[in-house]
Amino acid sequence: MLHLALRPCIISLVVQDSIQILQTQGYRVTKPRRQVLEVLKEAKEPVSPYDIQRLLRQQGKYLNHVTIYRILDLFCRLNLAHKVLSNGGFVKCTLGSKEGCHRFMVCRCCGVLREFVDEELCKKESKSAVNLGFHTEYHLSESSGLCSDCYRKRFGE
Amino acid sequence: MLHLALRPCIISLVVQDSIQILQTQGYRVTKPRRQVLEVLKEAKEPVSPYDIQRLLRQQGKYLNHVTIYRILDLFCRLNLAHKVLSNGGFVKCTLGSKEGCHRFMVCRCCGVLREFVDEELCKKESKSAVNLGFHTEYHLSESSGLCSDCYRKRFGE
DNA sequence: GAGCTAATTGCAACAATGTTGCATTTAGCA
DNA sequence: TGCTAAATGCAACATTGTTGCAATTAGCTC
Repeated sequence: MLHLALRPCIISLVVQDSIQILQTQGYRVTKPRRQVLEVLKEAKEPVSPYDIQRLLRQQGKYLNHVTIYRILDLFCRLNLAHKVLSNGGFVKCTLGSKEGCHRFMVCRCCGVLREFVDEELCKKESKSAVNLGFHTEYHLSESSGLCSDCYRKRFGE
Repeated sequence: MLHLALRPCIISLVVQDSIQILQTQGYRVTKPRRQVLEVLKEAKEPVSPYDIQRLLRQQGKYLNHVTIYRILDLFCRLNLAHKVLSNGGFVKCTLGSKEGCHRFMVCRCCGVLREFVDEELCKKESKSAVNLGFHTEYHLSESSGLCSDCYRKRFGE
């Protein structure tokens, strides 16, 4: 109950956090940037730049696609968002400045995405690479499978 | 010495392997498919469909880009090649039917790519995901860093 | 609150990448 | 050699991403 009541606050705090990061880094807080943040906040799945444009248009708002590309570039540089390579979409970052590479799990059924960090995995992966003569700087890791809901629907409890 | 002498044979065997796989799976061995295999064999870095078209054109050969897309689709389905998402290019698979997901290390300096398998990593990553309620079916893992040559050039021995 | 200025956005035009349907060609067979 | 399904080429189009420059605006000063 409390949980449900709190949720909107928690979520909008995330947007507020992003706005503060923009400000402290010397970037302006503009209407287009707010709008893209809102869309990313609401999205359950990765959204492409043109998806974002469509979603905004449905709300009677218009952004040029070039603007959206540039905003997403900025957000990715500041780690406020990530590009999901397996589908070309973007998601807001849910981990903040947590150390280690940010890994994704994407449900192939409903498309929902979960982000996580696992320092031990990073270390092991780097070690594996060193054995092949490669010196890792960062990982990119995306897994595909079924989220708990979709798994339950198919295979029962 | 022997090592050097053998190399060409080993490499062309890889193309020969791919051709046999095509045949045994009931696909035809056509000139365009051979040509794409050759390009992938020679390429040290991932190549895009249009890269392949350009490279062939330099040899006086012409393939329609649609044909190249379809051939690469087929090769990926048969695991004769992989798409490298971090740069959109394709590479020939160097691991054959080895079990486990195929991981890449890409040198950010010279672009060279190394493919490897690490079953233990796969297991750990899947376990990590299960803890978040996700049931993994396959991983996609690409790391960026420096290969041994480029590392040496920058940081000495 | 008005005015200033660099940062940001919009616009236009273009480049690159990827897809579809259908006519033509060809590999692999009898 | 001829046949036929598989594969390729072609044309047209859809989507995605980029560049340079003019117009707008956020955030500052006064």
